[in-house]
Amino acid sequence: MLEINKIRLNKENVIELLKVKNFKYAEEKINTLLILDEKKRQVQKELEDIKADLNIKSKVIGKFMKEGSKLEAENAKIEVANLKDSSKELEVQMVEKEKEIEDLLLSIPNLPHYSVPKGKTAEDNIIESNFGEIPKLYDGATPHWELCTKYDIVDFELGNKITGAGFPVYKGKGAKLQRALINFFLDEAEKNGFSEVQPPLMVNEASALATGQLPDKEGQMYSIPLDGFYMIPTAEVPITNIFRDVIVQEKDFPICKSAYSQCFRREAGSYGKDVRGLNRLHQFDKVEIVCIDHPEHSYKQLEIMKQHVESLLKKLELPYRVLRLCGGDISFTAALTFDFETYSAAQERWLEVSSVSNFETFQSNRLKLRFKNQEGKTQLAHTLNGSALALPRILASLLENNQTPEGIKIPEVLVPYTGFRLIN
RNA sequence: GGAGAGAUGGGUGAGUGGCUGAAACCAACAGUUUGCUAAACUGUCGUACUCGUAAGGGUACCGGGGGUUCGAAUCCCCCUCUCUCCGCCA
Repeated sequence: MLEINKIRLNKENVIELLKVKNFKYAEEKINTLLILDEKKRQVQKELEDIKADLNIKSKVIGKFMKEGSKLEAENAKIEVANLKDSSKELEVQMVEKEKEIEDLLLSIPNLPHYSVPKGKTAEDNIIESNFGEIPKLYDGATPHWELCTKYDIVDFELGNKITGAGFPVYKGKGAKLQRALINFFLDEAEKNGFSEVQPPLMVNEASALATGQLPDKEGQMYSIPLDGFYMIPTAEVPITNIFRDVIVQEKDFPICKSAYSQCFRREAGSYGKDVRGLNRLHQFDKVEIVCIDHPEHSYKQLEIMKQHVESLLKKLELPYRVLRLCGGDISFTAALTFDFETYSAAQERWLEVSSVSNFETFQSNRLKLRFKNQEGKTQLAHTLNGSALALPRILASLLENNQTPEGIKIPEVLVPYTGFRLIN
């Protein structure tokens, strides 16, 4: 959620930036917002003046009562009753205005960083860098879903039976490979200064609201209505909520956390080749990294997070590319996002395996995540997060790219974790 | 799941209707002094919104929401959470 004060001060600038995000009706919405804000403050002033008056008069009544001046007290009570009526009316107006303002604010996306390119779709994203060779596969090479069956390492049919589509069962070396990847990612994160947490996989409504899953993305989460909980779509939700309503110490910056969790997404509306095999699942594993930092250093931190993700992909020997997302493709909440895609050689397509973003104060405003700055004033901190990494598509790329007639080769860095070099 | 107790500022904790935005102590911060890795003393020390060029005002907040009252941290109702005991259980 954007800060209303900043919109008030930089109206034209805000409108321009919203246009980069292809936000429709930017001008109209901002204008409406500012008019509402102006009115709200008028009402607020009026209301608070009346309340101040009420507070004083109530104290006077108290004095009369003590002195035993019953008549004066009764008269004052009548006077106060009138004031109360008008304050009630204003109070209703006030609540209405605040609600309208909040609803409007919630519908406005984050402002893009100045470096975000203009553009409408994923086609307009900028390829920042390319790393690694695209492997040439042997003649009998097949997509990962066939490899999974061939070597009996991921069983989609069995998952269908137990739960439904998108809930595969990992078996044998497949299950071990999952465990290896998780441990590898966690160890690497720790080496790079991210301290590990193991958060709950369900969150309450307040948490889902604070990170923006609610109200608009409710349909993307699995929910447990009986208890009012939601299955997390990403560990970002519980980790970021560690810092909800918290004032952190400036000296603790940057605060860096990592967490492994399973993620649950309903993925309503997905279809076709996007959901084939491991490409898109309802339940999947991911190691997430989250950072909290000073506004002046957050972009430097974003760079550090990017490097961390790149180092993982390099160590796994996967060909990848880094995309700077354009205004049209960047998420509602992010100011700047880099996507990482690995090449999946049998499908002959790039798969998104990580997304690293700076949210600036967009999340922290809702979270009320602040720090005391050097003047001793509380100020919103910047939040950043990224996947490091999501497993299924990494697995897909590994299986496809490393297949040989003899079997699937395990990258060298993973061998200490798997205990085997070949799936055959 | 059953029975009981509780939730106050960074922490401990006082406060049962007006003098309480909240005592006291601790921690923290700033300063003074003493010549010694520290003590003593003095001062500062919640958050948000809002009015004002500023100085300085105002409003709200004592787990969350609602109610009673001229007036609520304090009384009533609902919810959440914590603790103790019992039951059940990985």
